[in-house]
Amino acid sequence: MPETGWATVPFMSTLNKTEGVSLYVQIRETLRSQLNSGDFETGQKLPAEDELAAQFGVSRMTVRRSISDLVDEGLLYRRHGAGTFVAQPHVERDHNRLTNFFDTEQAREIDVEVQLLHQEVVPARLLVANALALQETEPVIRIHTLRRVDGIPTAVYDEYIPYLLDPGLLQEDFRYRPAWQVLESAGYKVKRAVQKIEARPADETFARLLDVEEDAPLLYKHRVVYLEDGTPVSLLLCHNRGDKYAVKMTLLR
Amino acid sequence: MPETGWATVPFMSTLNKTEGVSLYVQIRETLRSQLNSGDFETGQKLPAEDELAAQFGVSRMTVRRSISDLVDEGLLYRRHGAGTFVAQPHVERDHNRLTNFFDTEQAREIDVEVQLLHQEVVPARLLVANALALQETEPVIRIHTLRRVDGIPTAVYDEYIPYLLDPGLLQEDFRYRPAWQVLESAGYKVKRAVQKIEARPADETFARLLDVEEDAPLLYKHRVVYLEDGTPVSLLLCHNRGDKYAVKMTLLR
DNA sequence: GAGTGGTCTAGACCACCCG
DNA sequence: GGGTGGTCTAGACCACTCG
Repeated sequence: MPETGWATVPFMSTLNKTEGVSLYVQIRETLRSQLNSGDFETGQKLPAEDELAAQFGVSRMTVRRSISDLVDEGLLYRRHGAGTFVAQPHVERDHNRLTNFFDTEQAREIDVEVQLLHQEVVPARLLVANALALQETEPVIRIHTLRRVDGIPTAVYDEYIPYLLDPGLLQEDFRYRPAWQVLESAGYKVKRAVQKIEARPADETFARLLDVEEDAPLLYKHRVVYLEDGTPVSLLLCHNRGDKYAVKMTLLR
Repeated sequence: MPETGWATVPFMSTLNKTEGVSLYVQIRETLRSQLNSGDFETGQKLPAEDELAAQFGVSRMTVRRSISDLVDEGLLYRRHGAGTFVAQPHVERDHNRLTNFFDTEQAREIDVEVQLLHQEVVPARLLVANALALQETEPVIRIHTLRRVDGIPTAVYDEYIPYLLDPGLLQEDFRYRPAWQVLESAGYKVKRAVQKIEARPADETFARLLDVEEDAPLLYKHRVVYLEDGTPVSLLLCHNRGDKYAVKMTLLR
Protein backbone atom coordinates (compact mmCIF):
# COMPACT_ATOMS: atom_id res chain seq x y z
CA MET A 1 0.00 0.00 0.00
CA PRO A 2 1.64 3.25 -1.12
CA GLU A 3 1.62 6.17 1.27
CA THR A 4 0.25 8.53 -1.39
CA GLY A 5 -3.32 8.68 -2.48
CA TRP A 6 -2.57 8.15 -6.14
CA ALA A 7 -2.80 4.40 -6.42
CA THR A 8 -5.73 4.04 -4.08
CA VAL A 9 -8.24 5.97 -6.17
CA PRO A 10 -10.22 3.84 -8.63
CA PHE A 11 -9.72 6.32 -11.43
CA MET A 12 -11.14 4.33 -14.27
CA SER A 13 -14.48 3.84 -12.62
CA THR A 14 -14.98 7.61 -12.71
CA LEU A 15 -14.68 7.90 -16.49
CA ASN A 16 -17.73 8.09 -18.67
CA LYS A 17 -17.23 6.91 -22.21
CA THR A 18 -20.71 7.66 -23.45
CA GLU A 19 -21.23 11.30 -22.50
CA GLY A 20 -19.98 14.08 -24.69
CA VAL A 21 -16.84 14.84 -22.71
CA SER A 22 -13.66 13.36 -24.13
CA LEU A 23 -11.62 11.01 -22.01
CA TYR A 24 -8.53 13.19 -21.87
CA VAL A 25 -10.60 16.10 -20.51
CA GLN A 26 -12.18 13.86 -17.86
CA ILE A 27 -8.75 12.55 -16.86
CA ARG A 28 -7.24 16.04 -16.85
CA GLU A 29 -9.96 17.37 -14.56
CA THR A 30 -9.71 14.34 -12.30
CA LEU A 31 -5.99 14.96 -11.92
CA ARG A 32 -6.56 18.68 -11.45
CA SER A 33 -9.00 18.15 -8.61
CA GLN A 34 -6.51 15.78 -6.99
CA LEU A 35 -3.89 18.50 -7.20
CA ASN A 36 -6.20 21.28 -6.03
CA SER A 37 -7.37 19.25 -3.06
CA GLY A 38 -3.85 19.71 -1.74
CA ASP A 39 -3.29 16.06 -0.94
CA PHE A 40 -0.03 16.07 -2.82
CA GLU A 41 3.22 17.61 -1.81
CA THR A 42 5.26 19.92 -3.96
CA GLY A 43 7.83 17.94 -5.89
CA GLN A 44 6.04 14.64 -5.35
CA LYS A 45 6.33 12.23 -8.24
CA LEU A 46 3.23 11.07 -10.04
CA PRO A 47 2.79 7.46 -11.10
CA ALA A 48 4.41 6.75 -14.46
CA GLU A 49 2.36 7.43 -17.57
CA ASP A 50 2.09 3.68 -18.18
CA GLU A 51 0.64 3.16 -14.76
CA LEU A 52 -1.77 6.07 -14.98
CA ALA A 53 -2.94 4.74 -18.32
CA ALA A 54 -3.59 1.35 -16.74
CA GLN A 55 -5.39 2.92 -13.76
CA PHE A 56 -7.64 5.00 -15.98
CA GLY A 57 -8.09 2.17 -18.43
CA VAL A 58 -6.95 4.19 -21.44
CA SER A 59 -3.93 4.20 -23.71
CA ARG A 60 -0.78 6.03 -22.76
CA MET A 61 -1.23 8.65 -25.51
CA THR A 62 -4.52 9.67 -23.96
CA VAL A 63 -3.17 10.14 -20.46
CA ARG A 64 -0.17 11.98 -21.94
CA ARG A 65 -2.49 14.49 -23.52
CA SER A 66 -4.12 15.14 -20.14
CA ILE A 67 -0.76 15.59 -18.44
CA SER A 68 0.50 17.89 -21.20
CA ASP A 69 -2.39 20.26 -20.59
CA LEU A 70 -1.57 20.46 -16.89
CA VAL A 71 2.12 20.94 -17.66
CA ASP A 72 1.20 23.85 -19.92
CA GLU A 73 -0.75 25.34 -17.04
CA GLY A 74 2.21 24.97 -14.71
CA LEU A 75 0.59 22.52 -12.28
CA LEU A 76 2.97 19.70 -13.20
CA TYR A 77 6.38 19.42 -14.77
CA ARG A 78 8.12 16.55 -16.54
CA ARG A 79 11.73 15.42 -16.44
CA HIS A 80 12.72 13.16 -19.28
CA GLY A 81 13.84 9.87 -17.86
CA ALA A 82 12.89 10.76 -14.31
CA GLY A 83 9.14 11.27 -14.08
CA THR A 84 6.30 13.76 -13.76
CA PHE A 85 6.19 15.93 -10.65
CA VAL A 86 3.89 18.30 -8.80
CA ALA A 87 4.93 21.96 -9.11
CA GLN A 88 4.67 24.42 -6.26
CA PRO A 89 1.12 25.63 -5.87
CA HIS A 90 -0.04 29.23 -5.71
CA VAL A 91 2.04 30.48 -8.58
CA GLU A 92 -0.42 32.84 -10.19
CA ARG A 93 -1.45 31.73 -13.64
CA ASP A 94 -3.73 32.58 -16.46
CA HIS A 95 -3.07 36.28 -16.72
CA ASN A 96 -2.63 36.29 -20.59
CA ARG A 97 -6.28 35.39 -21.13
CA LEU A 98 -9.03 37.61 -22.47
CA THR A 99 -11.42 37.95 -19.58
CA ASN A 100 -14.43 40.04 -18.83
CA PHE A 101 -13.66 42.71 -16.28
CA PHE A 102 -17.12 42.26 -14.80
CA ASP A 103 -16.89 38.51 -14.51
CA THR A 104 -13.64 38.77 -12.62
CA GLU A 105 -13.90 42.05 -10.74
CA GLN A 106 -17.55 42.29 -9.94
CA ALA A 107 -17.53 38.70 -8.80
CA ARG A 108 -15.36 40.00 -5.98
CA GLU A 109 -18.19 42.29 -5.01
CA ILE A 110 -16.52 45.38 -6.34
CA ASP A 111 -18.99 48.00 -7.40
CA VAL A 112 -18.36 48.96 -11.02
CA GLU A 113 -20.35 51.67 -12.73
CA VAL A 114 -20.15 52.46 -16.44
CA GLN A 115 -21.09 55.85 -17.86
CA LEU A 116 -21.60 55.92 -21.62
CA LEU A 117 -20.05 59.09 -23.03
CA HIS A 118 -20.46 58.32 -26.75
CA GLN A 119 -21.74 55.49 -28.93
CA GLU A 120 -21.56 56.61 -32.51
CA VAL A 121 -20.23 55.99 -36.00
CA VAL A 122 -17.23 58.14 -36.89
CA PRO A 123 -14.56 58.12 -39.60
CA ALA A 124 -11.43 56.24 -38.53
CA ARG A 125 -8.53 58.48 -37.62
CA LEU A 126 -5.05 57.29 -38.58
CA LEU A 127 -4.28 55.49 -35.32
CA VAL A 128 -7.56 53.60 -35.51
CA ALA A 129 -7.27 52.80 -39.21
CA ASN A 130 -3.78 51.40 -38.75
CA ALA A 131 -4.80 49.14 -35.90
CA LEU A 132 -7.88 47.79 -37.70
CA ALA A 133 -6.33 47.50 -41.17
CA LEU A 134 -8.75 50.06 -42.60
CA GLN A 135 -8.35 53.08 -44.82
CA GLU A 136 -8.46 56.39 -43.03
CA THR A 137 -11.99 57.86 -42.85
CA GLU A 138 -13.64 54.44 -43.20
CA PRO A 139 -16.53 54.31 -40.73
CA VAL A 140 -16.00 52.76 -37.30
CA ILE A 141 -18.28 52.30 -34.33
CA ARG A 142 -16.90 54.18 -31.36
CA ILE A 143 -17.85 53.34 -27.78
CA HIS A 144 -16.53 55.86 -25.28
CA THR A 145 -17.10 55.16 -21.57
CA LEU A 146 -16.02 56.30 -18.15
CA ARG A 147 -15.74 53.59 -15.51
CA ARG A 148 -16.03 54.11 -11.77
CA VAL A 149 -15.02 51.57 -9.15
CA ASP A 150 -16.62 52.09 -5.75
CA GLY A 151 -17.63 55.50 -7.01
CA ILE A 152 -14.09 56.53 -7.94
CA PRO A 153 -13.43 57.32 -11.60
CA THR A 154 -10.82 54.77 -12.61
CA ALA A 155 -10.65 54.35 -16.37
CA VAL A 156 -11.66 55.92 -19.67
CA TYR A 157 -12.31 53.38 -22.43
CA ASP A 158 -12.33 54.32 -26.10
CA GLU A 159 -13.22 51.33 -28.23
CA TYR A 160 -13.48 51.04 -32.04
CA ILE A 161 -15.04 48.39 -34.29
CA PRO A 162 -15.18 48.48 -38.11
CA TYR A 163 -18.72 49.58 -38.93
CA LEU A 164 -18.83 47.63 -42.19
CA LEU A 165 -17.93 44.41 -40.38
CA ASP A 166 -21.44 44.30 -38.96
CA PRO A 167 -23.55 47.49 -38.89
CA GLY A 168 -26.08 45.82 -36.62
CA LEU A 169 -23.58 45.93 -33.79
CA LEU A 170 -24.32 49.63 -33.35
CA GLN A 171 -27.51 48.64 -31.54
CA GLU A 172 -25.72 46.48 -28.97
CA ASP A 173 -25.12 47.50 -25.37
CA PHE A 174 -21.37 47.72 -24.94
CA ARG A 175 -21.38 49.00 -21.39
CA TYR A 176 -21.14 45.75 -19.49
CA ARG A 177 -19.31 43.55 -21.95
CA PRO A 178 -16.07 44.25 -23.79
CA ALA A 179 -16.46 44.52 -27.56
CA TRP A 180 -14.80 41.17 -28.15
CA GLN A 181 -17.48 39.47 -26.09
CA VAL A 182 -20.25 41.21 -28.00
CA LEU A 183 -18.60 40.03 -31.20
CA GLU A 184 -18.34 36.52 -29.84
CA SER A 185 -22.03 36.47 -29.04
CA ALA A 186 -22.64 37.52 -32.63
CA GLY A 187 -20.82 34.40 -33.83
CA TYR A 188 -17.34 35.73 -34.47
CA LYS A 189 -14.44 33.45 -33.49
CA VAL A 190 -12.35 35.67 -31.23
CA LYS A 191 -8.88 34.22 -30.81
CA ARG A 192 -6.29 36.64 -29.44
CA ALA A 193 -5.43 40.20 -28.59
CA VAL A 194 -2.16 42.10 -28.63
CA GLN A 195 -1.79 44.96 -26.20
CA LYS A 196 0.82 47.60 -25.53
CA ILE A 197 1.10 49.22 -22.11
CA GLU A 198 2.70 52.56 -21.33
CA ALA A 199 2.84 55.10 -18.50
CA ARG A 200 1.60 58.50 -19.68
CA PRO A 201 0.83 61.82 -18.02
CA ALA A 202 -2.82 62.84 -17.86
CA ASP A 203 -3.74 65.62 -20.27
CA GLU A 204 -6.36 68.15 -19.31
CA THR A 205 -9.27 66.03 -20.60
CA PHE A 206 -8.27 62.83 -18.81
CA ALA A 207 -7.40 64.73 -15.65
CA ARG A 208 -10.92 66.12 -15.56
CA LEU A 209 -12.64 62.81 -16.34
CA LEU A 210 -10.55 60.81 -13.88
CA ASP A 211 -10.48 63.47 -11.17
CA VAL A 212 -6.70 63.64 -10.96
CA GLU A 213 -4.18 66.43 -11.40
CA GLU A 214 -2.87 67.21 -14.83
CA ASP A 215 0.26 65.14 -15.61
CA ALA A 216 -0.68 62.51 -13.02
CA PRO A 217 0.58 59.09 -14.17
CA LEU A 218 -1.91 57.06 -16.17
CA LEU A 219 -1.55 53.48 -17.31
CA TYR A 220 -2.30 53.55 -21.02
CA LYS A 221 -3.39 50.38 -22.83
CA HIS A 222 -3.61 49.92 -26.60
CA ARG A 223 -5.30 46.62 -27.42
CA VAL A 224 -6.22 45.07 -30.77
CA VAL A 225 -8.45 41.98 -30.81
CA TYR A 226 -8.13 39.43 -33.63
CA LEU A 227 -10.35 36.62 -34.91
CA GLU A 228 -8.93 33.14 -35.40
CA ASP A 229 -8.19 33.94 -39.02
CA GLY A 230 -6.20 37.00 -37.96
CA THR A 231 -8.74 39.71 -38.84
CA PRO A 232 -8.50 42.68 -36.45
CA VAL A 233 -11.98 43.46 -35.18
CA SER A 234 -11.60 45.88 -32.31
CA LEU A 235 -9.24 48.50 -30.95
CA LEU A 236 -9.36 49.54 -27.29
CA LEU A 237 -7.60 52.65 -26.08
CA CYS A 238 -7.74 52.68 -22.33
CA HIS A 239 -6.49 55.21 -19.80
CA ASN A 240 -6.39 53.98 -16.21
CA ARG A 241 -5.57 55.90 -13.09
CA GLY A 242 -2.09 54.76 -12.16
CA ASP A 243 -2.85 54.57 -8.47
CA LYS A 244 -5.90 52.34 -8.97
CA TYR A 245 -4.93 49.81 -11.57
CA ALA A 246 -2.25 47.26 -12.45
CA VAL A 247 -1.79 44.75 -15.26
CA LYS A 248 -0.53 41.27 -14.57
CA MET A 249 1.03 38.90 -17.05
CA THR A 250 2.85 35.59 -17.16
CA LEU A 251 6.03 35.12 -19.18
CA LEU A 252 7.27 31.69 -20.25
CA ARG A 253 10.86 30.72 -20.94
CA MET B 1 -2.10 19.77 -61.03
CA PRO B 2 -3.32 21.96 -58.19
CA GLU B 3 -2.85 25.69 -58.48
CA THR B 4 -1.24 25.91 -55.06
CA GLY B 5 2.32 24.98 -54.32
CA TRP B 6 1.44 22.56 -51.58
CA ALA B 7 1.14 19.35 -53.49
CA THR B 8 4.09 19.97 -55.77
CA VAL B 9 6.74 20.01 -53.07
CA PRO B 10 8.32 16.61 -52.37
CA PHE B 11 8.05 17.08 -48.62
CA MET B 12 9.09 13.63 -47.56
CA SER B 13 12.40 13.78 -49.31
CA THR B 14 13.38 16.69 -47.05
CA LEU B 15 12.97 14.75 -43.80
CA ASN B 16 15.94 13.22 -42.07
CA LYS B 17 15.13 10.27 -39.88
CA THR B 18 18.63 9.69 -38.59
CA GLU B 19 19.67 13.08 -37.25
CA GLY B 20 18.71 14.23 -33.78
CA VAL B 21 15.78 16.38 -34.83
CA SER B 22 12.37 14.80 -34.39
CA LEU B 23 10.12 14.43 -37.40
CA TYR B 24 7.35 16.67 -36.09
CA VAL B 25 9.85 19.49 -35.59
CA GLN B 26 11.22 19.05 -39.11
CA ILE B 27 7.70 19.05 -40.53
CA ARG B 28 6.67 22.05 -38.43
CA GLU B 29 9.65 24.07 -39.63
CA THR B 30 9.08 23.01 -43.22
CA LEU B 31 5.50 24.21 -42.99
CA ARG B 32 6.57 27.39 -41.22
CA SER B 33 9.04 28.30 -43.94
CA GLN B 34 6.34 27.67 -46.54
CA LEU B 35 4.08 30.08 -44.67
CA ASN B 36 6.78 32.67 -44.10
CA SER B 37 7.80 32.62 -47.73
CA GLY B 38 4.44 34.23 -48.38
CA ASP B 39 3.41 31.85 -51.16
CA PHE B 40 0.12 31.20 -49.47
CA GLU B 41 -2.85 33.47 -49.23
CA THR B 42 -4.64 34.33 -46.05
CA GLY B 43 -7.52 31.96 -45.54
CA GLN B 44 -6.18 29.39 -48.00
CA LYS B 45 -6.90 25.80 -47.05
CA LEU B 46 -4.06 23.42 -46.41
CA PRO B 47 -4.16 19.85 -47.67
CA ALA B 48 -5.99 17.54 -45.32
CA GLU B 49 -4.01 15.99 -42.50
CA ASP B 50 -4.28 12.60 -44.21
CA GLU B 51 -2.76 14.00 -47.34
CA LEU B 52 0.02 15.88 -45.56
CA ALA B 53 0.85 12.70 -43.68
CA ALA B 54 1.11 10.84 -46.97
CA GLN B 55 3.22 13.58 -48.54
CA PHE B 56 5.63 13.66 -45.63
CA GLY B 57 5.61 9.91 -45.32
CA VAL B 58 4.60 9.93 -41.66
CA SER B 59 1.54 9.00 -39.69
CA ARG B 60 -1.31 11.43 -39.24
CA MET B 61 -0.64 11.85 -35.51
CA THR B 62 2.83 13.15 -36.30
CA VAL B 63 1.69 15.75 -38.80
CA ARG B 64 -1.08 16.75 -36.39
CA ARG B 65 1.47 17.53 -33.73
CA SER B 66 3.32 19.81 -36.16
CA ILE B 67 0.14 21.61 -37.13
CA SER B 68 -0.93 21.99 -33.51
CA ASP B 69 2.27 23.85 -32.72
CA LEU B 70 1.64 26.29 -35.57
CA VAL B 71 -1.98 26.72 -34.51
CA ASP B 72 -0.79 27.59 -31.01
CA GLU B 73 1.47 30.21 -32.55
CA GLY B 74 -1.41 31.66 -34.53
CA LEU B 75 -0.02 30.92 -38.00
CA LEU B 76 -2.80 28.44 -38.80
CA TYR B 77 -6.29 27.74 -37.55
CA ARG B 78 -8.46 24.66 -37.72
CA ARG B 79 -12.16 24.28 -38.30
CA HIS B 80 -13.58 20.93 -37.30
CA GLY B 81 -15.07 19.29 -40.34
CA ALA B 82 -13.85 21.96 -42.72
CA GLY B 83 -10.06 22.03 -42.78
CA THR B 84 -6.90 23.81 -41.69
CA PHE B 85 -6.38 27.35 -42.93
CA VAL B 86 -3.70 30.02 -43.14
CA ALA B 87 -4.26 32.90 -40.71
CA GLN B 88 -3.54 36.51 -41.57
CA PRO B 89 0.16 37.23 -41.32
CA HIS B 90 1.81 40.04 -39.39
CA VAL B 91 -0.14 39.64 -36.21
CA GLU B 92 2.52 40.25 -33.63
CA ARG B 93 3.21 37.18 -31.56
CA ASP B 94 5.46 35.83 -28.90
CA HIS B 95 5.33 38.60 -26.40
CA ASN B 96 4.84 36.64 -23.17
CA ARG B 97 8.28 35.06 -23.47
CA LEU B 98 11.23 35.68 -21.19
CA THR B 99 13.77 37.31 -23.45
CA ASN B 100 17.08 39.02 -22.95
CA PHE B 101 16.80 42.75 -23.44
CA PHE B 102 20.21 42.78 -25.06
CA ASP B 103 19.47 39.97 -27.49
CA THR B 104 16.36 41.75 -28.69
CA GLU B 105 17.23 45.42 -28.32
CA GLN B 106 20.92 45.49 -29.09
CA ALA B 107 20.33 43.31 -32.11
CA ARG B 108 18.49 46.34 -33.46
CA GLU B 109 21.69 48.29 -33.05
CA ILE B 110 20.46 50.25 -30.09
CA ASP B 111 23.23 51.36 -27.80
CA VAL B 112 22.56 50.11 -24.26
CA GLU B 113 24.82 51.02 -21.38
CA VAL B 114 24.55 49.51 -17.88
CA GLN B 115 25.88 51.27 -14.81
CA LEU B 116 26.23 49.05 -11.74
CA LEU B 117 25.06 50.99 -8.69
CA HIS B 118 25.19 48.15 -6.15
CA GLN B 119 25.97 44.44 -6.07
CA GLU B 120 25.78 43.27 -2.50
CA VAL B 121 24.23 40.91 0.02
CA VAL B 122 21.52 42.53 2.13
CA PRO B 123 18.75 41.30 4.44
CA ALA B 124 15.43 40.87 2.61
CA ARG B 125 12.91 43.57 3.31
CA LEU B 126 9.27 42.54 3.53
CA LEU B 127 8.40 43.12 -0.14
CA VAL B 128 11.39 41.02 -1.22
CA ALA B 129 10.83 38.29 1.33
CA ASN B 130 7.20 37.92 0.29
CA ALA B 131 8.03 37.64 -3.39
CA LEU B 132 10.79 35.08 -2.87
CA ALA B 133 9.06 33.04 -0.14
CA LEU B 134 11.74 33.91 2.41
CA GLN B 135 11.67 35.09 5.98
CA GLU B 136 12.32 38.77 6.47
CA THR B 137 16.02 39.55 7.04
CA GLU B 138 17.16 36.38 5.24
CA PRO B 139 20.12 37.33 3.05
CA VAL B 140 19.54 38.16 -0.62
CA ILE B 141 21.87 39.20 -3.41
CA ARG B 142 20.90 42.64 -4.65
CA ILE B 143 21.88 43.92 -8.10
CA HIS B 144 21.04 47.58 -8.59
CA THR B 145 21.68 49.10 -12.02
CA LEU B 146 20.92 52.16 -14.10
CA ARG B 147 20.39 51.57 -17.80
CA ARG B 148 20.92 54.13 -20.54
CA VAL B 149 19.70 53.76 -24.11
CA ASP B 150 21.51 55.92 -26.63
CA GLY B 151 22.92 57.79 -23.66
CA ILE B 152 19.51 58.57 -22.16
CA PRO B 153 18.80 57.16 -18.70
CA THR B 154 15.82 54.88 -19.26
CA ALA B 155 15.43 52.38 -16.45
CA VAL B 156 16.48 51.57 -12.90
CA TYR B 157 16.67 47.83 -12.16
CA ASP B 158 16.63 46.45 -8.64
CA GLU B 159 17.02 42.69 -8.70
CA TYR B 160 17.04 40.21 -5.80
CA ILE B 161 18.12 36.55 -5.58
CA PRO B 162 18.09 34.39 -2.42
CA TYR B 163 21.72 34.29 -1.27
CA LEU B 164 21.41 30.81 0.21
CA LEU B 165 20.16 29.41 -3.10
CA ASP B 166 23.68 29.67 -4.48
CA PRO B 167 26.21 31.97 -2.74
CA GLY B 168 28.59 31.59 -5.68
CA LEU B 169 26.25 33.70 -7.80
CA LEU B 170 27.52 36.81 -6.02
CA GLN B 171 30.64 36.64 -8.20
CA GLU B 172 28.68 36.66 -11.48
CA ASP B 173 28.41 39.65 -13.78
CA PHE B 174 24.74 40.61 -13.84
CA ARG B 175 25.08 43.69 -15.97
CA TYR B 176 24.48 42.22 -19.41
CA ARG B 177 22.24 39.30 -18.60
CA PRO B 178 19.05 39.24 -16.55
CA ALA B 179 19.31 37.20 -13.36
CA TRP B 180 17.17 34.41 -14.78
CA GLN B 181 19.69 33.88 -17.55
CA VAL B 182 22.58 33.77 -15.11
CA LEU B 183 20.63 31.17 -13.13
CA GLU B 184 19.96 29.20 -16.29
CA SER B 185 23.65 29.11 -17.11
CA ALA B 186 24.23 27.78 -13.61
CA GLY B 187 21.96 24.83 -14.40
CA TYR B 188 18.64 26.00 -12.95
CA LYS B 189 15.51 25.15 -14.94
CA VAL B 190 13.86 28.53 -15.37
CA LYS B 191 10.24 28.11 -16.42
CA ARG B 192 8.08 31.22 -16.00
CA ALA B 193 7.75 34.67 -14.58
CA VAL B 194 4.77 36.61 -13.28
CA GLN B 195 4.91 40.36 -13.55
CA LYS B 196 2.72 43.23 -12.44
CA ILE B 197 2.82 46.56 -14.25
CA GLU B 198 1.74 49.92 -12.88
CA ALA B 199 2.08 53.60 -13.68
CA ARG B 200 3.72 55.47 -10.81
CA PRO B 201 5.01 58.98 -10.23
CA ALA B 202 8.77 59.39 -9.93
CA ASP B 203 9.96 60.07 -6.40
CA GLU B 204 12.95 62.31 -5.81
CA THR B 205 15.48 59.47 -6.15
CA PHE B 206 14.13 58.09 -9.42
CA ALA B 207 13.66 61.57 -10.82
CA ARG B 208 17.35 62.24 -10.24
CA LEU B 209 18.57 58.90 -11.62
CA LEU B 210 16.33 59.02 -14.69
CA ASP B 211 16.74 62.73 -15.33
CA VAL B 212 13.03 63.53 -15.25
CA GLU B 213 10.91 65.85 -13.15
CA GLU B 214 9.57 64.64 -9.86
CA ASP B 215 6.14 62.97 -10.31
CA ALA B 216 6.83 62.25 -13.96
CA PRO B 217 5.06 59.01 -14.99
CA LEU B 218 7.15 55.86 -14.65
CA LEU B 219 6.24 52.39 -15.79
CA TYR B 220 6.83 50.18 -12.78
CA LYS B 221 7.39 46.44 -13.21
CA HIS B 222 7.36 43.85 -10.43
CA ARG B 223 8.57 40.50 -11.77
CA VAL B 224 9.10 37.18 -10.00
CA VAL B 225 10.87 34.37 -11.86
CA TYR B 226 10.09 30.74 -11.06
CA LEU B 227 11.83 27.43 -11.76
CA GLU B 228 9.92 24.57 -13.35
CA ASP B 229 9.12 23.19 -9.91
CA GLY B 230 7.63 26.55 -8.90
CA THR B 231 10.47 27.82 -6.70
CA PRO B 232 10.75 31.64 -6.88
CA VAL B 233 14.37 32.51 -7.62
CA SER B 234 14.46 36.17 -8.50
CA LEU B 235 12.55 39.39 -7.98
CA LEU B 236 12.98 42.33 -10.33
CA LEU B 237 11.72 45.78 -9.42
CA CYS B 238 12.03 47.97 -12.45
CA HIS B 239 11.26 51.65 -12.98
CA ASN B 240 11.16 52.77 -16.61
CA ARG B 241 10.76 56.24 -17.97
CA GLY B 242 7.20 56.34 -19.24
CA ASP B 243 8.08 58.23 -22.37
CA LYS B 244 10.77 55.74 -23.40
CA TYR B 245 9.34 52.33 -22.74
CA ALA B 246 6.32 50.14 -23.40
CA VAL B 247 5.37 46.57 -22.56
CA LYS B 248 3.66 44.34 -25.10
CA MET B 249 1.68 41.22 -24.39
CA THR B 250 -0.57 38.76 -26.16
CA LEU B 251 -3.86 37.63 -24.67
CA LEU B 252 -5.60 34.44 -25.75
CA ARG B 253 -9.32 33.76 -25.58
C1' DG C 1 -22.70 11.70 -48.43
C1' DA C 2 -17.97 12.91 -48.86
C1' DG C 3 -14.36 15.18 -46.68
C1' DT C 4 -12.42 16.93 -42.66
C1' DG C 5 -10.53 17.40 -38.03
C1' DG C 6 -11.08 15.29 -32.93
C1' DT C 7 -10.21 11.48 -30.32
C1' DC C 8 -8.37 7.04 -29.12
C1' DT C 9 -5.90 2.51 -29.37
C1' DA C 10 -2.11 -0.89 -28.60
C1' DG C 11 1.59 -1.36 -29.49
C1' DA C 12 6.99 0.09 -30.58
C1' DC C 13 11.73 2.01 -30.12
C1' DC C 14 14.54 5.52 -28.34
C1' DA C 15 16.96 8.94 -25.07
C1' DC C 16 17.53 10.06 -20.68
C1' DC C 17 17.98 9.66 -15.48
C1' DC C 18 19.24 7.32 -11.51
C1' DG C 19 20.90 4.14 -8.09
C1' DG D 1 20.02 -1.98 -16.11
C1' DG D 2 15.44 -0.71 -15.00
C1' DG D 3 12.26 2.90 -15.12
C1' DT D 4 10.83 7.00 -17.22
C1' DG D 5 9.19 10.31 -20.63
C1' DG D 6 9.68 11.54 -26.03
C1' DT D 7 8.45 10.12 -30.33
C1' DC D 8 6.07 7.52 -33.79
C1' DT D 9 3.02 4.08 -36.17
C1' DA D 10 -1.14 2.33 -38.62
C1' DG D 11 -4.89 1.92 -38.03
C1' DA D 12 -10.10 3.11 -36.05
C1' DC D 13 -14.50 5.54 -35.09
C1' DC D 14 -16.77 9.78 -34.33
C1' DA D 15 -18.50 14.78 -34.92
C1' DC D 16 -18.71 18.33 -37.71
C1' DT D 17 -19.07 21.07 -42.20
C1' DC D 18 -20.60 21.81 -46.60
C1' DG D 19 -22.43 21.43 -51.12
